[in-house]
Amino acid sequence: MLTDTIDPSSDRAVYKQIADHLRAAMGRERLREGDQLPSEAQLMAHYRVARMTVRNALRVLEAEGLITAEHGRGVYVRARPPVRRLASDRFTQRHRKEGKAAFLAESEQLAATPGVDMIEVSEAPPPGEIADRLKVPDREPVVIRSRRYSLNGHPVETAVSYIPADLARGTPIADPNPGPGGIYARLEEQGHTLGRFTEDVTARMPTPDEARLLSLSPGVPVFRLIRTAYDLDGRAVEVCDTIMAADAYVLSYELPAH
Amino acid sequence: MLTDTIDPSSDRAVYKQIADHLRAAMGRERLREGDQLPSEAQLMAHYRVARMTVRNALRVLEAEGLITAEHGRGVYVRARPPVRRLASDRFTQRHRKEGKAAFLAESEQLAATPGVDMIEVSEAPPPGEIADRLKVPDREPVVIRSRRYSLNGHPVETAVSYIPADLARGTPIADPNPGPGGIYARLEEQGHTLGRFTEDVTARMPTPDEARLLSLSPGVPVFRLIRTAYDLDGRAVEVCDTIMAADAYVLSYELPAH
DNA sequence: GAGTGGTCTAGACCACCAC
DNA sequence: TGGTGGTCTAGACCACTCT
Repeated sequence: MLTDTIDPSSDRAVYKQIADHLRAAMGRERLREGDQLPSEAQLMAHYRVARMTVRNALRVLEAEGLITAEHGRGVYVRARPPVRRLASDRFTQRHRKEGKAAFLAESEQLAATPGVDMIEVSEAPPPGEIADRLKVPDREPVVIRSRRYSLNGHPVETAVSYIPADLARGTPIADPNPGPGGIYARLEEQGHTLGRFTEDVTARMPTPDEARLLSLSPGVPVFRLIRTAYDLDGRAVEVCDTIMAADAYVLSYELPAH
Repeated sequence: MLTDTIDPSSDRAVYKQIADHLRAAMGRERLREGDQLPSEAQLMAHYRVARMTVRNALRVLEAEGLITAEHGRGVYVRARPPVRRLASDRFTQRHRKEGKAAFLAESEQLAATPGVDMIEVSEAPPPGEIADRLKVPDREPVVIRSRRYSLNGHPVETAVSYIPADLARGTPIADPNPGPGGIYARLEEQGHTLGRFTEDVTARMPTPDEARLLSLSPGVPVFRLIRTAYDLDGRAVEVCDTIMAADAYVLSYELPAH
């Protein structure tokens, strides 16, 4: 499988040369998705180096998201999960009218079984960057809905919604289950017809908490998507702060040319 | 600065405990952006552990994008670069008519000095995923324009445009410098008025080549943004494949609600 | 029990940086 | 020149997985 050897006199660190060899083997499909790599002991013998050198090479590939190590089993070429495409029309009224929240509606197209858990509703002042978007005063409490979405039992996304208290308090929006169509349907029933959304997208490595909640492998970044929903008067009626496993998503947007 | 000590009998690995301590110190702002961390020798003495244990802890924080090590100088809390916000109206005709390509127009708002280098123009068959979007037959050559953008001398983005040969061959689009307004202006002059754009956004860790071209620190992912430009007849007239340092961008989009 | 990766030690030499 | 991080060695013990 691996015929190359190493030049210890080269300027390039030995562990980087080993990482290069293994990366090239994956690129040329001598090692395919899901394949097991040679064990650390085999790599030590093959390249005639110490264990730390082999482990440093594997660490590089792990940080690049190319491999995952499984304790007691071996090291494997990382398998890409099925990708969810989020289209920019996913919050149009047409979809809302079908009486399903966005996540459930999208999951149907994938023929995947959606799930929601860790639903919590509380009331507290939002973080500053959320308060700015909601245009509520600092330290003013809002209704906070947090939950985690999964597909086929695998967590893929956490979301925290912030809704001004005067819109949510005492309504189904403050219930763990807000009813068919989700909270957007409830807001529209109250006369807050939705006019537009904005989404701010960033990407970074996950915090340890996020990695745990989403069962993320090392080397997989997250999208952070902050969506603001406005009613027809231009009032911000909800801000949703979402963290998504980046290897599970393509975000697809339509842009105007005029 | 660091008063906590370590419980070697805990189930949690010592290096993870050290990483937790340092991460908490950064969160509580005992260590601020740009601050130097204690040296490896100091951390070894403080926690009474071997050097590899300290280095494993630092490796964790580096993979999270929280610190950067500088050979011969020290380890520092990673500084966030100034962020470029890409608004979804950045390709509207109004902006194009000002006679500037999109990147230059945006840079002005930031009061940053834009730069472009590594401009190369060639003709070759595009990769499959590009050919699909351009709706050109497999192995049909197209005009390929690649370049790298920088702000204040720091590279932030690489871009490769693919234009069908019948639209570009023998026009300024196939010149390294396509003239004022960029290639979109040239396409419109040829009668291909732009009707809409789509953008597909993904995020992942960079390849070694990308990390080099963009001078990326460890622990910083990249956005990959594939934009397709359509003319009023719905024909795809350009596909642009862009890699951006994720810590330097916020992508901002407007979504319809109707 | 055999094989795998995870953690940790102790020590060495090197390359880079600032003084 | 002294301090910093970068690389590498050799060895130990542990936890996990599969058979």
